[in-house]
Amino acid sequence: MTEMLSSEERPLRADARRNRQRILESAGAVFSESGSEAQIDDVARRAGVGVGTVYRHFPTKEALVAELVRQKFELFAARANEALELPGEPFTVLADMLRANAADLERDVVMQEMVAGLDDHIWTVVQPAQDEMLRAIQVLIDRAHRAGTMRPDATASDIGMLMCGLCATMAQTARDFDWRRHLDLMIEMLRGRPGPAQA
Amino acid sequence: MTEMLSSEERPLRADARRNRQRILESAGAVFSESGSEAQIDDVARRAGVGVGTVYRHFPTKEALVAELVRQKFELFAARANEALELPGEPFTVLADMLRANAADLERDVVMQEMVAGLDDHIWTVVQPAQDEMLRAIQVLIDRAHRAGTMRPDATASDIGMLMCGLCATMAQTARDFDWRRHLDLMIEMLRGRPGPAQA
DNA sequence: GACTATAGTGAACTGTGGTTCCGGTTGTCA
DNA sequence: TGACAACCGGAACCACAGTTCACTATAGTC
Repeated sequence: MTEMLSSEERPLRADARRNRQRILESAGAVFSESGSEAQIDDVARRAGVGVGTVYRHFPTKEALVAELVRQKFELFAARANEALELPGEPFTVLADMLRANAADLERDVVMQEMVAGLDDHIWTVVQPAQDEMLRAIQVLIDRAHRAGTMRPDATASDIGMLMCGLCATMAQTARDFDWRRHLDLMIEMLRGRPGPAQA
Repeated sequence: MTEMLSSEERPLRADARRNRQRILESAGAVFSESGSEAQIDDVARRAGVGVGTVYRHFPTKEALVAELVRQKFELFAARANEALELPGEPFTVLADMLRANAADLERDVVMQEMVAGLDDHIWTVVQPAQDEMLRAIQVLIDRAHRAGTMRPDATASDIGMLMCGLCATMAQTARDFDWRRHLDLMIEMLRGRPGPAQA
């Protein structure tokens, strides 16, 4: 009855573990460069394995993408939790984090696509990580509100929509949007009081 | 040499003109409901014509979508030009226009997709109409800036990115974003001075 | 070293949906 | 009304990309 172990318990064979890792790395590179239009064959070729091997580890292309997105959201969640320990003024800490996330997002096309337009199926996989991130962000926002350094009518949901919009803007190759300046403006607008430059 | 007329000069036969109109109407309905994932067959069926007829009028699916998007942008441009004649305070006029556009966008899935992530080819078709819209918006913004009712560091490009983000948010079925509240907040933040509610 | 469960391979398969094309139809004009 | 060009219909075509599977290779184990 030792085979009663659920699928994730059974240790992978050494080569399988190695390949799974390679596939994830290649997929990360390929999808972040070309977005979800990249093909499984590209991922397999780059990883130096056959397509069948990719499918041994991930049942569908969608599942592979979902895993990548989940990992990235976990990174964001970790970053948000670290931010909670940082000493600085809470709104500044939040703003810095937003900028750091944006810098990551800038070179990850598939994340731009997914954050801008996450479909239902991937969403279920990613939700836990995103929830954790939002929880930490909420704490930061509460602190900033209490400190009076952030508009009281801005919520965590607004931050989410902001990032959603930012990703859509980044993904725009056709129009020459300067999302960096836009993000700065957004952050400025979220501040409790406009700066002295207000003519 | 009368056939030297360029393709758009030659008057269409009555039935062709009728069908072209029907196709545009059906496509408008189908694509605004289902987005660009809707199929040509659906458009044809709804229009009561064969697929071949659709392809007689529009060389590719992309061209058909582009024409629909172009028409909508022309509507927006017209709306922006009308706004220039309106009597009220310029920032309020601008804000009202944004809300009106958003209301349109809300029930047009393909427009959400396109504004959020416009690909290069469709862009070339739509650009003139969008440029005209932006020109009018720029005038409104200038007036509002002069009146001091709008943040001086906000530009027409920010309005574009704002709408881009708003569309991305609307297109999100997985997450329960309240884009209406978000738009209100954005408008509030774009105002020259925060309201008296600023605790 | 031999045995076997696990893993890898990639050519072939498949479903989907845009596009074509030709036989039949219809508006237009003399 | 006859002739012809323009137009319509929709079955068939085709390309593409995700997925499968029969066969081979290999890691782990006795």
